[in-house]
Amino acid sequence: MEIAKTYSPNDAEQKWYPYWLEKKFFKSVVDKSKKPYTIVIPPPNVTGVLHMGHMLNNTIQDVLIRRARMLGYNACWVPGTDHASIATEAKVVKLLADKGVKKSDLSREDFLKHAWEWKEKYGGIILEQLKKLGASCDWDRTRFTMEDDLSEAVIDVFIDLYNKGHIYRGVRMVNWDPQGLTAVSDEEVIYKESSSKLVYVKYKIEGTNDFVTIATTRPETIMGDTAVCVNPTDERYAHLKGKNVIVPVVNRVVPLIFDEYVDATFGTGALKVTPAHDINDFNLGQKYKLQTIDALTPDGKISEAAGAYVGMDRFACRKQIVKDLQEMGLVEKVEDIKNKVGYSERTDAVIEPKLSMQWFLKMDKVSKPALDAVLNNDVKLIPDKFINTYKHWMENVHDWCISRQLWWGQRIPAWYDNKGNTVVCKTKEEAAKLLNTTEVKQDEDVLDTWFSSWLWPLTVFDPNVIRNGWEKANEDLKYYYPTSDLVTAPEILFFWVARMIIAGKEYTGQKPFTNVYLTGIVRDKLGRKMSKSLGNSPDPLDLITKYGADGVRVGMLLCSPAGNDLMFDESYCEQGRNFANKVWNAFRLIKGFEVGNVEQSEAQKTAITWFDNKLSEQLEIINDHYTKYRMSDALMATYKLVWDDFCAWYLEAIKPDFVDGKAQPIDKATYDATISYLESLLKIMHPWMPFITEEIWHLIKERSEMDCVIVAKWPEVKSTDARQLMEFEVVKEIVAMIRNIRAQKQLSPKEKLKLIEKSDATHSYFDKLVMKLANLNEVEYTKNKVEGAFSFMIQSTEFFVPLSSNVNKDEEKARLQKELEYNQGFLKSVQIKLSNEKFVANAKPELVELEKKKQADAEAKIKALEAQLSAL
RNA sequence: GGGAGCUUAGCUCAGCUGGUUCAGAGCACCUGCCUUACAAGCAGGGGGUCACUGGUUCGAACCCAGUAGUUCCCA
Repeated sequence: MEIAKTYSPNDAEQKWYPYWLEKKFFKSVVDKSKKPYTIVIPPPNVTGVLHMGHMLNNTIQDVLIRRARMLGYNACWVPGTDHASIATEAKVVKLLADKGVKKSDLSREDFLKHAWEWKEKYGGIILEQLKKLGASCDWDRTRFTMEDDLSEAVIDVFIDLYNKGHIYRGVRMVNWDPQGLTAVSDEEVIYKESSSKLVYVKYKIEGTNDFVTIATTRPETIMGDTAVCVNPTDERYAHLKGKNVIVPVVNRVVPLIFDEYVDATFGTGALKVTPAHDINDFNLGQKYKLQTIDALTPDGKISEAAGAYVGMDRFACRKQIVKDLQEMGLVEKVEDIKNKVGYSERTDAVIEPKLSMQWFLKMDKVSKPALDAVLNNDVKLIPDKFINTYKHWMENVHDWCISRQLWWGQRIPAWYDNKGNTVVCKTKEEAAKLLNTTEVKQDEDVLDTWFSSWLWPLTVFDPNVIRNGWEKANEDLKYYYPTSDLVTAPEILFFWVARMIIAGKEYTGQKPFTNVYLTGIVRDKLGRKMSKSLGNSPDPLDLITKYGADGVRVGMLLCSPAGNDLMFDESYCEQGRNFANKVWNAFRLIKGFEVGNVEQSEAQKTAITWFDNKLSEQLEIINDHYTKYRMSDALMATYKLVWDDFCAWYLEAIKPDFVDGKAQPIDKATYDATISYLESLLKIMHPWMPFITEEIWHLIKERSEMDCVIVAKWPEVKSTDARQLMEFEVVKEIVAMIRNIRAQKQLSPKEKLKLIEKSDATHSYFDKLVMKLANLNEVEYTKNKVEGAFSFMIQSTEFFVPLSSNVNKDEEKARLQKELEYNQGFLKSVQIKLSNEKFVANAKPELVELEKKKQADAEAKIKALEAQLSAL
């Protein structure tokens, strides 16, 4: 069979993914004889397409789940999508707008029909894309947060928490998105540095001709001013106690109040107070019982209540009012300043602090168990540096505004009659009964998306658990919950991870997961966040086409330290692709071996013993990296085991020679050992590179249909012989020295050389191995110095390589001198240590012993070097 | 403004309990090779004041304090 010289990944990807699906290898059902290993996917936004962040996140999950499967766990990875209310609603609104349909022209029911249509059409895209990456999710378990039963659970939770007194309705200052026409959470506001104008406006003091000058970046809210506030310690204003000032434009008389809150050093030290449009002003308003005038409409225009500029856009008004004030002579000056302005994450509109009636969840009580869970390590954050951040947030948590002025999402189960009574219950019928009228209206708002996704690890298994209670949870939930690992981004540590822990504790008394692996943000190599608008993000699917899914997976994880951002560059994928090709070619070599009736050579025997140990040693290290979630370390150790140890050393040592241009056959024992090592390595590589490993697994030999590497047993660690491993390091050193001489003397690697070791021994069991690897025709032992040969030292043993060309004495001298100096320096540092009484007294005894041995070795080596030098 | 983290080779990062001359890895780079598995490769090589300044210690990349730069979180 002819095997291509270069590996082409696409065929394997198209062959094996469907095969795995067909054989139901991803599927997990409750099996109490096995331990479960569970991951729930952070459900991607149903409107989304795969980006590099998903790529990273899901590759890590797939690596973990594949390895768990091979370790014999009942591995279950639950996929699904999130309805992402504001993001999806915005997309649907835009789509309709493109068709000339305004949302306001549609009924709620009609709009939702469009939204569902849209979801059915595009909602599965991202999951299909995950398959391209190799994600081994149990697709039969795919869930969507707005499915009927999942939604019902959300409503159940609302009702339950309301009945427990944790949910209330009230007027609060919220982050209002004037474009999305909804409140958004603090977490959905992005603060960006902007250039603004700080306008100094003069407010007349009532009954005088004097003015107080305030500084504001928001002059369009002047019509909503109901006070001016200064710091009581500010002597500039002390004489104005008890006075009123007159708000320009609307000529409203408002009090001058004194409060510590005002920063006397900012602007003029006088602050205009607009309780309806700033959270701090709102607090002042509460404290001093100020009037509240809402000067803006929900869509960001000047309202009737403002009394001027009615209907004008807020930004247009900002310009206009400054112009008008200037004409009135009330503007003292205008300064350019930099300040932070909040933007809506979803619509990018400038957020408007706005007073509105919203639903809130009280966080103080429910969050306590979730804080404890992390602090007492019941839930582990990886890396643990996030514990601090988590603690800080949980201890200063604000009540959670859970209502959103949208249609796409779970509608709040609160009902009102005409008299202002409210009940919370599931159906209209119940409400009618409770309110004792048929005139009931349901709350128009839906719940924050996170109010549904915080139930995700529960409801994907048992949507009825809220209603039935943990005791009556179904078999799935009892078996798979708490889940094992959650892999997500630190950005959503609070609004998702923390809240899942809260919900988990509240409804099951248990944590939702044991480990939270926090990935970093994928940035470009300049350190910029990847984003559509910058256009600096490669399309993951293009990358897969170009480098293969395995190549991209390896590339992503090579540069992804836990919890740190990763500076992604395509060259990593190239490295991944090259690695796959290397593996492919190692396989080609092995596949080309012809087993014949020949003796196993000494070199082969030694190589096998060594690699047996090496494999075990490295596997232990790799396992250890996994347990500590050091993913890129585990990958790098795997990479080096395969490339360096297996390909560069083992295969070179055992591959048969060519005689007269023909490869010699290989003996059965060596061949079998090699195949078995290759199989072990395929298993170890599988989580990282699922496709190529499955491909080669099946090309090695005919296998039964269920014999696949994806379900193969993860190799066992055996005890290792440290001496064997050490001795092979000596072999490597000798070989490297000889190769070095070849490189220096420009000798062909084909030319056979002779090696002489100065030693009392007559042979070593690894002579043959050295001969094979360094291409020698002879290894000789001598008790005497060899004249006119190139020499080198390993530890304190001298080696000689006689060559036809003459040794350059000066070069040789210089080289020896350099080595001598190094060793003298080394000896000196050891001697300093040993002559230090405090060191000998304080250091551990074994350490002192070690230093003594170092001293002896160095002395021996120096002696030998000096002898060599003088011989020259 | 408050808090947390980071700073080690050109780049991305390891360095765990302070103890081999401990300064590492991968990539990139330089030199020589198309040596019948692999040029997506092989062999060899160069490269760092461990941000800076002090301190603790017999001994510091590692512990402490301060400074600078940088990132993130909160306000």
